Amino acid sequence: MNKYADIALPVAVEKTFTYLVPPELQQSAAVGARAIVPFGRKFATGLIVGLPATSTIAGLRPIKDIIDASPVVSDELLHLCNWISDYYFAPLGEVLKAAIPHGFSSGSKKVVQASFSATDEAIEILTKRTPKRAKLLTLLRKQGPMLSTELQKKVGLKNINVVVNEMVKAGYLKSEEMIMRPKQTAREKEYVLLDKADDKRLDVELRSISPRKKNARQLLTSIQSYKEQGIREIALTDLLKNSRVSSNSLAHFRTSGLLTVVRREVSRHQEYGTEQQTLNIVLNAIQQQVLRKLNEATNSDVHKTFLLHGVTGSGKTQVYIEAIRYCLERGKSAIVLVPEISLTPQIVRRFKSHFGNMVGVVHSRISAGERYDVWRLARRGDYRIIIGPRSAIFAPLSNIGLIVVDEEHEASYKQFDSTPRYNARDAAIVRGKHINAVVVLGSATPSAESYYNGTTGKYVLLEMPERIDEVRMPEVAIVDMTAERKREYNALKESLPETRREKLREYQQSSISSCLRTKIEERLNRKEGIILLQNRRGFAPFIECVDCGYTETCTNCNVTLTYHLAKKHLRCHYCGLVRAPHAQCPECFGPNIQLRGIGTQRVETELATLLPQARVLRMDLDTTSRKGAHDRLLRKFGDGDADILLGTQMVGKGLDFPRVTLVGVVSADTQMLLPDFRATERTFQLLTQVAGRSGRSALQGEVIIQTHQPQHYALQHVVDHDFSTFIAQELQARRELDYPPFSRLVLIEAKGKKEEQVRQEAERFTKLLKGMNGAFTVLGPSPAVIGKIKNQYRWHIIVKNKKASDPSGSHLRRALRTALTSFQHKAQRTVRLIIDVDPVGLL
DNA sequence: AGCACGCCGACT
DNA sequence: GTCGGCGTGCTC
Repeated sequence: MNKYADIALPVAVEKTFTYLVPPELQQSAAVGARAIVPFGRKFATGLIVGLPATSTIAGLRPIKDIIDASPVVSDELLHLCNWISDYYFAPLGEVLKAAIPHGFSSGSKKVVQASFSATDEAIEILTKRTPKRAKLLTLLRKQGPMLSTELQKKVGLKNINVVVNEMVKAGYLKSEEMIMRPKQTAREKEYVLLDKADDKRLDVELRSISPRKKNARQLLTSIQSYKEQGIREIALTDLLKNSRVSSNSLAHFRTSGLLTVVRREVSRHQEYGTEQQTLNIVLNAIQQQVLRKLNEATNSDVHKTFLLHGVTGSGKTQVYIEAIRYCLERGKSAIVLVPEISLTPQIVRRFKSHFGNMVGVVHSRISAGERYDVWRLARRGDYRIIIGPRSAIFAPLSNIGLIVVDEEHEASYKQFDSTPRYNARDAAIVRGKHINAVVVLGSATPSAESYYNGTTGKYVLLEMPERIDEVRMPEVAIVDMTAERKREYNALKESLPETRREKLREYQQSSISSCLRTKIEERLNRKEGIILLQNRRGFAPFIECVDCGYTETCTNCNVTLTYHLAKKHLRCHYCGLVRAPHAQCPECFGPNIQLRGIGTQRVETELATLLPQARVLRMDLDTTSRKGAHDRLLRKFGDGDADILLGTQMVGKGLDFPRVTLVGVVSADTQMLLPDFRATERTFQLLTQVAGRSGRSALQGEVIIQTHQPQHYALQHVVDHDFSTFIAQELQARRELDYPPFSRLVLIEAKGKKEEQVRQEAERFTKLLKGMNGAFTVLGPSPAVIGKIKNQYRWHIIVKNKKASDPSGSHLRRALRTALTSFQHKAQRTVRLIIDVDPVGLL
């Protein structure tokens, strides 16, 4: 029996804490079980990650309680979390917190109550000097014990704990840490077992029943009819609802033994329904060839990573489904990672129709209870397939045979805004390696990194170059908006009389070219579907004074404010600041303030004037924030209740609407011009993906891309559907500049409220790193492209090292760790350092 | 990350 | 005195 336990706690400290295991808990103490421990002045929940026999640390405190009867994190999952912790510079406790839904949420809260010495006289005395303390005492005496946070709100004190602690010392109050445990109970439901209800008895009962007992009669009749339909059990609530009786009518039959009712745990999981049309799909020759390769690997029980490069509409999903089926037949389970944005009910339905209730689905919109249920059922083995975004890589399945990462190039696999800053795609490969599982990365537009790995033999490259059912690739054409602009401008100039020529100053190009407009009209007449992409929400992304060039910017962030039409206000897309636009320029007091640039709302209004007959659905963050809105919009469009689906990048992901024959890209330039080495790749990917939405049936699809850079190679290769030439050019550029996949990047961000301090600390860390003379390059420090977000100044340091000289990156990580340790000796806490390994953007 | 402690300045 | 606002050290 071990007397000690190492526990990972969800705090920003890179170490575990050792505790004593009291005798009564020694039976249940196990690696992978959660424990409640005293931590500082509070209680916290952590995970037992080791049970050492000895310890040299003095003054150890005992574990308070152990939550789980058996481990909730397997050794294998712990192994993965340890890798993430090490590779991405995240404390193990924080990684585990991301891995276990609400697993560490139970901590403790301070409960305060008045003590006996809080007499009327005492309050009387306090009232004179400190009315707030008197109010606090009166409140507690009247309402009894309460949480200190609650007290803080009611009394209106800023730092309640300081005050409470002083009053405890003075003897007026008593305070105690109370352990809060979240309700993680499974939901139960009652079922009536119909096949246990004897037919003869039912019949007898029904005939002998008094005719006045209408409800009872009604109930028995519906039970009979259910039985005739071959239904063997029914949820009690459903039975009552369908036969329109109350539970009173049922009670009698329950006690008489005619009806058997059992309580059973149910999942809170929502229904998705099924779709039949994909059930009998037969794979074509290419698909079968790919499937065979995957199945061979599954059979061999040796880890292998495949890169499945299949053009849009080549039937990748069906290959995943068949590969999973093979896995299940061999008693294994599978994880399917999908970008959040393409985890549509459409795709879930598809998996559900094939695998029924063996599939558990997680996504960001499900409730805490549902999330817990999915996790619990996966752990219990009821679910054999988990489908979900990023965090689903932590699914507690056992005996995993296959991990699918769909749309592997998607940036959303990388968590960029909070620790652990991990990439689920890369974590998937690592998990696969640990457990000898097959990993499939699938995409129509693989990332440069993965494609490079596919060509060098690190991954096995599988190609599906053709669409299924001989559907042709859409025809893609580019519209040069600069030429279009000239034409429009000249036409306007001609039409205006000499005296009104000054009006030209306010000329703003229409977001829709005459070419695109004609094509849209064609489709409207033919009643075919249209998708329009404009990857910017709001009406106008910036507001400018025509006379002096002043632009409206956010006071908290270094970005321009976007004008939103519905609320007629300006909004910051980084911090959420909302304010009214100026009526005149605050700098030069000129009246000519103009809404510049194109957002989805502007396209929507332009469409309304240009083509009033068209029914337009706008789909962006602003129209899909409500639960179920996303699905509703898509369904409406799919049913043909709208002609045009207009939206941001979310219209480009994984949608499959056979009636769409035209895709229009309003402006291809929004992403391409960003100062980020992946900007070109992103543009190519987004355009190829959205182009693939066009012509997914016998109808020939067409794509119109509007741009000011018609010659750009990213666009040219979207036109000729030539991924390999594009990626060759892109890789060449990356090689010349030593960017991934030829190097590894670590982005270090210094962040804080005081600009000067941030700069100084960034410089101090840079010097430290440079002084190490490691086999890596240190770039910077320099102010981030967006120099301030939410009133926090940002400086960046980029560390680059060639993969050839340090393939695993362990050298670089060791160096960084050393630098970090010596840096933190005299670090100011007012400036935070954020380490982002393999960053997904450098803004 | 919380949380306490200590120091300073504003207020009364 | 009391409060609020920081900066800093510590948590087995």
